[in-house]
Amino acid sequence: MKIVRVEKIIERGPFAASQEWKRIRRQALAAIQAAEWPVGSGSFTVYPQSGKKTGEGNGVKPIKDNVIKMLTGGKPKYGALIKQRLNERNNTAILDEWVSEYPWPVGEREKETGGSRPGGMDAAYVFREGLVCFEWETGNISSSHRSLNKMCLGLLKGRIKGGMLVVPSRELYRYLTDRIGNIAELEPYFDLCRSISCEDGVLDIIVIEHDALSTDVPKIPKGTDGRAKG
Amino acid sequence: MKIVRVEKIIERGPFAASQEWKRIRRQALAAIQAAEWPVGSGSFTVYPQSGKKTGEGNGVKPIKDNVIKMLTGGKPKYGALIKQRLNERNNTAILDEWVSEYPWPVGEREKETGGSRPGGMDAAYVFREGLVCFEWETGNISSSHRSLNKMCLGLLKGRIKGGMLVVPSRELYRYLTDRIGNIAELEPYFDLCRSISCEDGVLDIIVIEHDALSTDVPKIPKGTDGRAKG
DNA sequence: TATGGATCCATA
DNA sequence: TATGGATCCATA
Repeated sequence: MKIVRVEKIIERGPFAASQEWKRIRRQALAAIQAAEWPVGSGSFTVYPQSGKKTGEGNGVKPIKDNVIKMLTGGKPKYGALIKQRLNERNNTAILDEWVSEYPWPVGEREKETGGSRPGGMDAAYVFREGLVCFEWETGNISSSHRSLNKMCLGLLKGRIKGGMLVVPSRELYRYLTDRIGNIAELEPYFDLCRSISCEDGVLDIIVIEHDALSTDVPKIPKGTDGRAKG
Repeated sequence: MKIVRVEKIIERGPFAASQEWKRIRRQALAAIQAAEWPVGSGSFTVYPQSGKKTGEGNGVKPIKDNVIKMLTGGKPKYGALIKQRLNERNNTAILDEWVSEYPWPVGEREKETGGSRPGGMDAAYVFREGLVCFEWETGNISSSHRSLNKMCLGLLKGRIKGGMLVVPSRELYRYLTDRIGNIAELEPYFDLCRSISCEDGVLDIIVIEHDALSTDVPKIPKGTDGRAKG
């Protein structure tokens, strides 16, 4: 898969200048670039049919799953990983590594019940100084706003050191489910993100695109969510 | 309809202290409080069925339409209004009044085609010093994030003087379409809004709730009623 | 085509 | 129940 643009919305302070961040970003970009369709083909080829009508075009879910797997080395999700390490050798520290479904340290309400915190970052890099959050945005464009807000809030409150949001280019968007997050519609809000008070942190928007178009590949399957009849 | 809370997220500078703003807010709150279900009943009564499953509970669209009509006095939408006044007496000024579907002065991309700017504020109060934007949020909670971002961007860029966002309480949310915008899920982000750089402007979140529950009233129709996909 | 929805899904 | 998502809709 092609990365057509990396928009560095926020790049401030020591962390932005650190080798650690450069390495984390390099790892993330590499995992994205390794994404394939069809899986195993060595390239990302999309069936060129508009995704705006029922059952037509390409779904979005399968694209993401393999990238997260690539990034985390196929490890269990955060919750399961914690348990596994406790069992194995009484060493629960998750450090200097990527993990999926890391619980968000901001943006959730306090539960009266003290309940769990469902949902998490698609992936996070955990290191001594903090967290870098990685979100592969495959929801509605409005969902990308929430994602961006979460990262900005995390930076504002100092709960994360960095955020990376992956969104389709407007070209790729054409072939995916209608109203998926895309760079064109997010761009006007970059100034809003830039205006937040944060002296040490980074925020990248990473724009992805297919390598090629071909009617010889299968369409990426859609699910039965939303208004789909299934 | 009950207003259970008015959260004054941003209240800064001369405009926040002005009589004009107080009057504008009073008008908006009055229009909201006048909302009825069933229409004409003098109260807002909801059929107490969870809206989380297909075809069950209450839709959200009809609630909003009457409030906007109340606020704008049933005038045509912005585009049609401009044309009407041109025809009538060559006086196109829209001033010191509420109008629906006012085009957003931020957040849209420049169209290469110079094309139109579809979509608009649900309503806007237009006055000499600027605009107050009124959004009655009935979309997905993620859509509320976009709405909030739009208002914050408008305030940041000085394109609007005020924003008002209407959202259901968590109590009312239970009976509406699944995942509708609601106060509980927006609240953690208030700090983010507060942090924007704006020296003269206001931002209110208005929380609404039904007056009563009763199985004697019809459910508020969902959008797929009478459609092929319903 | 472009934009703001409106609705239901999957999973913890 | 709670949350992030995925899918199609209505209208300009």
